[in-house]
Amino acid sequence: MELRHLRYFIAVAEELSFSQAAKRLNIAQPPLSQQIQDLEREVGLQLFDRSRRKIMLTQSGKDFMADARNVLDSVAQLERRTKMRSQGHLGRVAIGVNMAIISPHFFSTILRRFRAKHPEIDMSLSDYLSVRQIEGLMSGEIDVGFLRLPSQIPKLLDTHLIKRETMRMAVPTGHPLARKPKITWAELANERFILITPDSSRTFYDGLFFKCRTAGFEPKIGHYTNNLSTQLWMVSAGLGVAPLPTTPTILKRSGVTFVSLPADAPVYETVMAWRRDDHSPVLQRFVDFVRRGE
Amino acid sequence: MELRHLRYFIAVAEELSFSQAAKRLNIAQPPLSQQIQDLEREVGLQLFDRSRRKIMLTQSGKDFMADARNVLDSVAQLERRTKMRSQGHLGRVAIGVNMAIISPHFFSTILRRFRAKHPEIDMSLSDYLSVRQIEGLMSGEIDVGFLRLPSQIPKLLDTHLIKRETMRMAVPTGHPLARKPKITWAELANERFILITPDSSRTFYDGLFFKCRTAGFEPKIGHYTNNLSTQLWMVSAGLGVAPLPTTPTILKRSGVTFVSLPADAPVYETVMAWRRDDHSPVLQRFVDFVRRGE
DNA sequence: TTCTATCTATATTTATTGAGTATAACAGGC
DNA sequence: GCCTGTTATACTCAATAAATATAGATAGAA
Repeated sequence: MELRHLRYFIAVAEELSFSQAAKRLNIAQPPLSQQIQDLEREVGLQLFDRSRRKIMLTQSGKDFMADARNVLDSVAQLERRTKMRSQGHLGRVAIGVNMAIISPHFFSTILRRFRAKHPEIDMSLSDYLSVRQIEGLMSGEIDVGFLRLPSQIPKLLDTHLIKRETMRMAVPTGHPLARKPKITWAELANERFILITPDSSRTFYDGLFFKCRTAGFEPKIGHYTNNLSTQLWMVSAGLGVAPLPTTPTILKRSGVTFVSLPADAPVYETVMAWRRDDHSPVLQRFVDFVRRGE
Repeated sequence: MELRHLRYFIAVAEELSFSQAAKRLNIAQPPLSQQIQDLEREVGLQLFDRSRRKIMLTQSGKDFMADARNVLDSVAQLERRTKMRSQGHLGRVAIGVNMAIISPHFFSTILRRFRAKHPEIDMSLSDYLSVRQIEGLMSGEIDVGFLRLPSQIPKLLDTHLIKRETMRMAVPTGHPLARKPKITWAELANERFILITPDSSRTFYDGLFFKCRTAGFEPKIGHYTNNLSTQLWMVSAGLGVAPLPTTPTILKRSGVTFVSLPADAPVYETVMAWRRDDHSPVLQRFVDFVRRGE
């Protein structure tokens, strides 16, 4: 049994005429009679009473029609929902976000506005580190991620720039370097670095270390910590200097001064990333939405 | 879109392999790939992620699968119910019955037992006069009727004999005829007949009138009434004689005596009747059930 | 009744398309 | 690198849905 049989049957049952139904279906009458006969043979029921001029549904036919309508209704629903999905109006998008990097205000605004525009799209949210997000994107665990770009990004990912930052150095306010508006790499040779634990943002420091070595010295690690607040506290206590991206500058701390690095300081890009080969219409909607800055 | 597309899709989605699914479907792999591609093109969604060795469902694919399953479930239900209908285990039978003729005990026993054996079959019941039932059978209003056979029955009907009765005459107990065990037609020449209103059972008297005229007299109508009880009461009151089929004899009445008519008295057959060309499996079940006297 | 108009069924042909065969392209394991 | 297992592509074949022509049947009109 195929949907064709049911569609044809319903047409005949509604028109109560093979020839009229054939017109409605844009086919000739003989194949329609054939298909209905095939259907009757297959289900083992006489669906129409053709004994008189005007054909009629048998009781079996009436009963069958109710069930057949039920099938066609579920097909109609499938088609409706499928169409919405293909246009990205219905579906689900799994979003990864590194909350340490993305401004909560910026992000919650996106979510709120997108939800308002596409109430039929479910959004799931996961707070992941940037590298973890890239794994998640590749494995399909998330559809789109907000993350800081590591040195090398898989070619399979497409990105949209959210924010571009250069590295600055947080130094204790009383420190000699704090007085200079701009410092050179060589001036950092004797400083101890206070860093965020390497497993969480290893790539962030790669560029810095490279510059230090190019300037002729091996960077000295003072301490590791696992969050920004502690890091700045340690700087203010004079335990060392901390390399930071531009943005956290807003977190003014007494006892901490931010100084600029040379022009060739590493640049860090916060991006929205997604799999280039993921053509999910819902994802496209979401990506376009963020890109256009709605 | 046809059911084939959905069946193929579900197979691939469950096996997560085109080649395995093709085996399960007993077709070759290339046409399966083709059909899935056709489906993806038609719905405008990429349903599978074929980028790696092991194919995966996309999110759209997972969502689509839920709706597709829904369709196939409703098809399965259609097929299940259709099969039951074709075997006469599910459906509906509209029964007509002339309660003035059929013994309530006999009839209710049939209904009760049939319901017990086929709980999925709905029975609708209508109390109709015999001629009305024949109209109902021809128009499809009822599927089967329990009725008294009129002189001529449409050739389109098939029947099963329930009861065979000859005509008797109810006479007042004090009447001269009441003393005879058997009377002749001529002896009725001066009697007045008390009859049931003609529109309800005209045919019942046709045979009697014919015999009277053959015996050389025109039957005299005394009164009309519309039910058996009144008819018998009028006989006991001496207002006339009443022709009745054998069965109501059980209704013993004081003042009424039943006397036999000549051997050529009209015979009346109470039958179950149905349209010969009605092949409804449910009707067949019902007819067979009654025929076998279950 | 017989004729006619209209409808469905049957017979046969045509066209579509689903399925099969052969093979290429590709990914992953060795 | 090669080998294996998998999917996609190209092409052919076969099944079948649809079209055409026509016969059969039925109800209404003459």
